[in-house]
Amino acid sequence: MTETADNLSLAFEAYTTVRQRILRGELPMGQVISRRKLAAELGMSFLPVSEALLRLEFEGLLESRPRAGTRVRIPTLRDVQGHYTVREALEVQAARLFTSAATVEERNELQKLAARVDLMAYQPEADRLHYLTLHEKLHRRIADCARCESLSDAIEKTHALASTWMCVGRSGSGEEPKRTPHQSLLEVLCGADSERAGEAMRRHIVSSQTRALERLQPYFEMHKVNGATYARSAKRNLELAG
Amino acid sequence: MTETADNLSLAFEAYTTVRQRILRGELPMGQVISRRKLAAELGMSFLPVSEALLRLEFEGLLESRPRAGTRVRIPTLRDVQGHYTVREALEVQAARLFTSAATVEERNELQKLAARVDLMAYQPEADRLHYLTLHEKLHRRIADCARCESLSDAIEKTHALASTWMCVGRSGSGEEPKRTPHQSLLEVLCGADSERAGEAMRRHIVSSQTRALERLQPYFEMHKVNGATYARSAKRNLELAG
DNA sequence: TTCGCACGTTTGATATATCAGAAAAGCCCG
DNA sequence: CGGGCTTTTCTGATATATCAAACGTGCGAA
Repeated sequence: MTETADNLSLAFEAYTTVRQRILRGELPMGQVISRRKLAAELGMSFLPVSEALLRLEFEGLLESRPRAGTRVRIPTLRDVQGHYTVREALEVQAARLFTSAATVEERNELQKLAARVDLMAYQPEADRLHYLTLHEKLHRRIADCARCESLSDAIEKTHALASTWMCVGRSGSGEEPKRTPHQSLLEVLCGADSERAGEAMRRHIVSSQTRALERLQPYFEMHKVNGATYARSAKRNLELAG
Repeated sequence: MTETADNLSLAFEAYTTVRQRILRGELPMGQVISRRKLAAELGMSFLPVSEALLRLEFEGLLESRPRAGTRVRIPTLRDVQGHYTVREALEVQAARLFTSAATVEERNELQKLAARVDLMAYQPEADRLHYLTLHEKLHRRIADCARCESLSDAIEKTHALASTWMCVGRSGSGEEPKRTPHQSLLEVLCGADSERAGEAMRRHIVSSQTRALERLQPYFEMHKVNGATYARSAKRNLELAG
């Protein structure tokens, strides 16, 4: 992980690094990020680091207050609801376009991918990150097949934001109402009816939202506690770690 | 327009100023912006200016190349198509939510507003900016009534981007297939059927896209000519002004 | 103990300076 | 008059320094 090459710019390097750490769950929600320490670690001034963090803040992965600090965003209930509303809008559109734009090869590819995702949902939690990655890839490929780069980009940003939240532990209650949700979703998407495809995707996103809200509920309390102040010491951030 | 107060931060002041100039059409597409001159004009260092331009670039209003320059974005054909695809997704969602979330007062208010917008479409082109403002307000209010701040924000950013493009002259061919498009749109939205509302909005956006593509066609050529290099002198930028 | 307040530390915001790359202008040669 | 080259100017990228505000700590009073 030393500097292999001056990729494009220092700011971009810092952006990529921090983004990856957040998506991998190395930086949990609420984690405070010090621009100066990060700059020292990456061997650069804190100016490119600031630009990188600013960009991540635009994308919704970080939040900061003028002279208080910068931390990985802790979503509120309304944040999550809003996120899923936007995501529903975008992915329903992608599903509609998919029915008319996807090639035969792509339809076959994605049906296989959906089967893999559904299968992995029942595996032990060993490689949770792997599951999330594959699940995200499925949705991204659906968007790609819609042949609209802007839409793909918007969906990718949306997913990146959600990835932050998904790294929190899933409650092990372990009952799944639908056995193969993604497979049946793709089945409808590969049909010719864009209306039905959109509705199927809508239901898929809504059920995903329901699960996310359950899982994130403890963090909404955390926002009330830690929301106002940016704790620099590690004490407060351990309140929910146990 | 002198500095009335240190609103929030210098960067925010610069952001607001430049954004307003773009939306008002004072900075046409392809116009190169000098950070240092702008900083001098606003009485600040170019660091907050850079932050502001970065944000505007992120929102899609500007484009820049590392050491070449920054200019008001010149969209490609695919940019505009993609923009309208995303916009369709978001506004259809807003329309669906509107049917179940809007209050009676809001429905009445927006129907009146729609009537005003449709009426103004036939006025002489005297106050074109005013029409655009009012039209945008109508769509924003529809999103607001969906009771989802994230969705409203996303739609607002989308509209800001489109505003840049709308400042180019409308071809005076002057035939309107629908006489009162917004009024009939609101009529459906105020009904109880979210499906029909979504579809009505979808058609509305699609027809809007068609008109935008026609109007922007000459600028797609401009992108081929001016796309590679950032002309600092004013010569090249006048190619399409006549 | 608990609350409140002062003080040192850390933070983001901003200013200034420097650097390498891109564009423009001048220049030479045909 | 025109095409290639150098030089100059301008641009964004980055480094360093400074400042006011927010945080954390500890002391002291109730």
